[in-house]
Amino acid sequence: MFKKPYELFFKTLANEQRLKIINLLRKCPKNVTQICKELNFNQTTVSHNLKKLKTCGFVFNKKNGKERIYSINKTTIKPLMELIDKHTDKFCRHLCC
Amino acid sequence: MFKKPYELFFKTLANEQRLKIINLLRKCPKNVTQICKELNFNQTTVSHNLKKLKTCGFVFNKKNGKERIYSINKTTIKPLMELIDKHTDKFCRHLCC
DNA sequence: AAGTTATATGTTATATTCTACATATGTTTA
DNA sequence: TAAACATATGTAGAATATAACATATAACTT
Repeated sequence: MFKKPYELFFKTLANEQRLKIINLLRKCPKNVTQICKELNFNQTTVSHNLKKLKTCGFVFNKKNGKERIYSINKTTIKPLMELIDKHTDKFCRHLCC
Repeated sequence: MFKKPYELFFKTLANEQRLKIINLLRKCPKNVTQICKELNFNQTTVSHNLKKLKTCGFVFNKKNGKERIYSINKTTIKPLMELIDKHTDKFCRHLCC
């Protein structure tokens, strides 16, 4: 009935900058400017990437005056990353550098 | 110490043809020719894609005479897909078509 | 209201990935 | 050993994604 958008999800996760944003937000919520500064990324790229992450439900945001606070969707991201970590340990030691 | 290859994993999963191969192999192991025929893909593309999936440990293969039987890594793929399904249901109804 | 700060969006050159062609390698069969 | 079959690999044009520039929008400050 419903086609599941696996490809969109994985494409969205398959980007170094977005992965770094995800990793940063796992610690605590931050606004766009903070994300830019801490990762040394430019603002337009970060906004574009946050939009993609939001479309996929990997991050949420809320308004606070003129700033937007972005937070991670822990329900999905935590077990997802743990699963990948377990997979790497068990099947992909050869890929570690 | 070890950098985890998240980006490589997600890039490898972020491809329609590879997702279809994964989906096919979830049912049962198959050789390259069977995969090509059932999905109507050309052989060189399938071999290239199987190689990428194998590098990431998402599929395994074994020799049987001149053919190679590919099978899915259920340990990772099953919970991964279930996680994505749960995520879609809960956070991404809007993405369903 | 004008200026400033914070974030979002449209667009495009560049970089990356995909797909298929050509061909190589390996295995079985006649 | 030659032919046939099964799969893998090198490569390049086509397709797609990325990142940054220019600019728009929105909210706060004076």
